[in-house]
Amino acid sequence: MEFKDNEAIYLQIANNVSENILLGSWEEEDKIPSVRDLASRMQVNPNTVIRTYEFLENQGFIYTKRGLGFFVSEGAIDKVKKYKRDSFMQSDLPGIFRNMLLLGITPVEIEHQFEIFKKNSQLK
Amino acid sequence: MEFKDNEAIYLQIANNVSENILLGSWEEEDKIPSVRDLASRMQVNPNTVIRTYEFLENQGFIYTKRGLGFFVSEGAIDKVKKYKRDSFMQSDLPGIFRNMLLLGITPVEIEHQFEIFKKNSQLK
Amino acid sequence: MEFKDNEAIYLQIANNVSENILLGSWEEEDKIPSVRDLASRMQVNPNTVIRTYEFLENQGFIYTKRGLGFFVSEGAIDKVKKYKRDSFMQSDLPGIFRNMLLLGITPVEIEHQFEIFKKNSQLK
Amino acid sequence: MEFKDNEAIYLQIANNVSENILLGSWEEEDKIPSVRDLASRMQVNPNTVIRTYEFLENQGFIYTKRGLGFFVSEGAIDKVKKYKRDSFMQSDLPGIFRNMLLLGITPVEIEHQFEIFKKNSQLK
DNA sequence: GTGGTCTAGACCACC
DNA sequence: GTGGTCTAGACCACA
Repeated sequence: MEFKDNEAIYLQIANNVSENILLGSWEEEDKIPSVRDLASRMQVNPNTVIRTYEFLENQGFIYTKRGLGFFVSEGAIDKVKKYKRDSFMQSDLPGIFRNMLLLGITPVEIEHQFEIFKKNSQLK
Repeated sequence: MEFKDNEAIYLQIANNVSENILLGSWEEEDKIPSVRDLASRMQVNPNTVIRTYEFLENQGFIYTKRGLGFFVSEGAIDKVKKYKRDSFMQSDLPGIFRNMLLLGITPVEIEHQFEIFKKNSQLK
Repeated sequence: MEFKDNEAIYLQIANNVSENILLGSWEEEDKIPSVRDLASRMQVNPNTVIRTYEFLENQGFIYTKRGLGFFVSEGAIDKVKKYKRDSFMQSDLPGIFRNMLLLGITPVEIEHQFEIFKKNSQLK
Repeated sequence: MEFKDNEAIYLQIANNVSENILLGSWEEEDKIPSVRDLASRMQVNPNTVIRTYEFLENQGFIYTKRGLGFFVSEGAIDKVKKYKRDSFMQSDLPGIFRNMLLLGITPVEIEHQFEIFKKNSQLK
């Protein structure tokens, strides 16, 4: 996996994990990859993955069983969805709208771009 | 002024300055506030404003006359507009669209929120 | 059985066994449940129960007859009582008292809570 | 400072910091020692103090101003008191009471020991 | 100067 | 095998 350098790696991994939960790739109550496993797959230091998992544990998305590993929490999908939705609505949207007003970009234009984006992402 | 936690303060101030230029509050070839003046108004360390001005100078939005202060560049409005538009289209939009797909948020919903936002910002 | 997160599971099981001895549910010189039996009842890994039994054997509360299983030691009740009393007086009390001072909790309040606790535990 | 080895060092330091807040030694909105400062005083690695401060930040007891350091939160005393009180009442007391019942220790005895403890701690 | 992140490597308790 | 903690040391952004 490649990482952007304007966001902490452990947060980018956290996003990745969150999406796996959100999309149902990793189901509730299932074990997720061990720290060492994910670290070697992501080519990062295990400590970085530990940071990711601690962060997600604080959010209540995953939990740990000692000696066994980390597991997806019950109700994690809803928690992740709520968390992402809240931060999108409260943090992202206002800045976007402000830019749209300043730059004279209309919702119609946004919708047009969105349709293009959707087609491209379906191809993948 | 209040600052968000997830973006560098000097960049938030840079945004503020850019908007003043974009909206014509600070006109081209006009002198902008001195570092110390702006720093005390914003309640930040003067070094932080220096960083802001250096950043804006690198972008070509402002320039410095030694001993006199900083001034809005000729053609700054267009430069600011182009810069903002580019970063909006290339950096912001993809993330937004990705979130919309993941969370099932429709362009209609976005447009609805945008109308609300517009009304609120007109009041100010 | 449910386990707390802040104490090793094998120690929580050891406590449980100790209480059975203390209360006379498991009498001296009697055979106690096999590792596998207890493990399946407690829903833990057999290795964990082995650790528990090793710990209790080191304390002299139980002993093993090869091929037959584990048995409650002679004089185990007194040993358990002494062990628990010592660790209570030396390890638990000082921390409790420190918290009481810091938080302004009085012995009267403790006694009050204790009465409530006694009533609830009689019901079981 | 000397550390017990049955509790993580970063949590022992967190307790220490919490008590400083609780006792008013470090007042609300005041700056607390920098990571490096406290680390060298405590003779631990700076990373360990960072863990402490992150933990306390998650609890809402302290917050960070970028480039300036960590500060005691508004209302921190009440938060600390509530946190300590809750964990005392819910985690510590039940175990204590259970032991008292099992060992036949009476509240009167506890109170007696508490008086002794109070005298000793006043001398310090 | 401040905190934030990351790596490398070690040791431990636990299951 | 699992996670949890700690050390050592590095580099960076920020004020």
